[in-house]
Amino acid sequence: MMDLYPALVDEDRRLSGHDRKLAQIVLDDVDFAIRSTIGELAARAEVSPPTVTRFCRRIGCAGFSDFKLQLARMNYVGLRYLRPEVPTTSAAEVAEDIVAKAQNALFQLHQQLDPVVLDRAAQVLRAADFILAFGSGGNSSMISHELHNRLFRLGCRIHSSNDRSMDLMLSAAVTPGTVTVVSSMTGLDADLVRCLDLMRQQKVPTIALTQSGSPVALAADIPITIDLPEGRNIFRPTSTRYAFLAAVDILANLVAYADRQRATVFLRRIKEELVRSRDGDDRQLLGD
Amino acid sequence: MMDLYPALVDEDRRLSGHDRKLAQIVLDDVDFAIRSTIGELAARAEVSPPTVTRFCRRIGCAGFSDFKLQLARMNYVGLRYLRPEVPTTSAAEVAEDIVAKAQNALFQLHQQLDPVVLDRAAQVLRAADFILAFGSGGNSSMISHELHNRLFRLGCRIHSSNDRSMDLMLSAAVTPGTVTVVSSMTGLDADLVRCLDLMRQQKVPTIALTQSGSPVALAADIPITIDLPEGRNIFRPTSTRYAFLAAVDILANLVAYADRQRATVFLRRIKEELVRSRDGDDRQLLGD
DNA sequence: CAACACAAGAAAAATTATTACACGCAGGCT
DNA sequence: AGCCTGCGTGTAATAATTTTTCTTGTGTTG
Repeated sequence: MMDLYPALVDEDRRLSGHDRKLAQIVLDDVDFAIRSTIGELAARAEVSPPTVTRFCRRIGCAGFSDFKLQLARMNYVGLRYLRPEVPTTSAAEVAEDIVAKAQNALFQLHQQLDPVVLDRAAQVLRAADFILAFGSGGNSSMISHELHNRLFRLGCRIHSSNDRSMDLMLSAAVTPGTVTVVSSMTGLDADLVRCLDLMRQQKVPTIALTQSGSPVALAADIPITIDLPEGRNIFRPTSTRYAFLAAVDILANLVAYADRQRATVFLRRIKEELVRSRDGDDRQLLGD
Repeated sequence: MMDLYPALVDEDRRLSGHDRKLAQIVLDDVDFAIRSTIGELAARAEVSPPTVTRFCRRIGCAGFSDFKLQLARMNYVGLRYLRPEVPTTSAAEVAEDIVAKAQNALFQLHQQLDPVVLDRAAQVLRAADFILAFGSGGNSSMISHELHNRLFRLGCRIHSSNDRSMDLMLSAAVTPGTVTVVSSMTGLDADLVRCLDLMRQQKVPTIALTQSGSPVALAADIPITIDLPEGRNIFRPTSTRYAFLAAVDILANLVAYADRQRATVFLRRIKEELVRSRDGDDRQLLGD
């Protein structure tokens, strides 16, 4: 169930000769590729059918039918995004592109998540007396904010910080009973690694949302790893944020379910306060 | 495209006998249907292969292969969401549910967006001397933060505020050349409406990300409306956030494309600074 | 009760994909 | 240099899958 897209664009030039030609033809006209038989596709690429089968195998499919199936899947999600070189500029194109990439990021997140790890993280969070959430630099700071936003509602005592200097001081001052969650999309934040080391010295459990194998992931007790392909478009800061956000979402839900009663109490209280302070419409969201 | 689903659920009972049985089997296990051959599916339904072919034709496909293709497409986003809601508690279930809902929110956003409005909003933003971004209460505050995070990188002068009292003061003190973006998921925030009214008095253009027809939408010059069904699960603050986030994403991209050169300059500078301050790995994201 | 419409299966046919095998070519090794 | 080896390719044979054709059975209607 691998994603075809990276294999097709073949950034690292692993495909050769006819395979590259085939990939190009498929990318140029996905609908054709989906509808055609192996013979038709082979003819368009001026190769033999077996070459097409082999091509499908090389890019990770079981065969040509499987290839078409996967292509159909991918295509539905909005395959306009298979044209990286052609800069999309119209509003409709940009919208389609971003939505497709976001959905794709969520899809890949879902593939990568390990329920066991998530459960463990949720349990640790649930048991914490106090939670620290670290994340700096736009994207990860959004994540740590969001963790705060979600967990305080469940009755968790939590502080979120986006300030690397503060993070270090907070880490130096942690006390048992604390649990720390850090977020780093690259996993290369050296300060964050230092924080995690300090935590470990104090036996404070740490959860990291980050790339697998990265320094941050290695320094954390419970790494929740999310690996997504880098975007090449510098105007677009990757759709990784959607995946991270979903990870927080899932985590917060699991924490809520771990003690449903307690969570309900707090959520009700918050909701009542919101309804009171606004015009009494109780369809209100929990915090706009 | 998506009309396979209605045909399968067969609300108006147009299918009969074996066809209904086949539809049920397919809906029960879409993955099986996608993977299996016509023979296997026929066996599971205890019918003959030709019956399956005829079934596919009746519900609007060209044949069994086409049916599988369409099914694969549908299965990616649409169908999971349409399943009856069961209380989910296991980590895997929660993850699946949240991812599906988020993808669906993005899907619906995509359908609702009006490219013309987006373009107009982007142009107004691009022309602004100064941008104010308002949004309070967890979700919308994330959105206004994100607007800041995305637009300052493009060279926009922008301030984001999550403080209703400050919003009002800022609104009272706006000067021509300013453009304001507000976010409210419910659209019921009275203070925000007041802010928008103040802006209008000063002829400051206003853009609102909110529900259509809501007071906030009505008070804004350029309402970018996003209507998503309310979730009933109080533990889950709707997946609307993903949609709003994507809207910001799209908007920021359009602003960037409106003056690509300028945007590139700023993004490069930011990137260089990031690379310098870290370990020189230039695959770094733009702001973790 | 016959005539008809319809649905279903069996078997044959057609289509489509895969495998087996042989050839050719480039790069490395003796 | 000459030879082996590995890789990619096409042809032809094979296998698989799907569709068509033909036949039978069932239920409805005049």
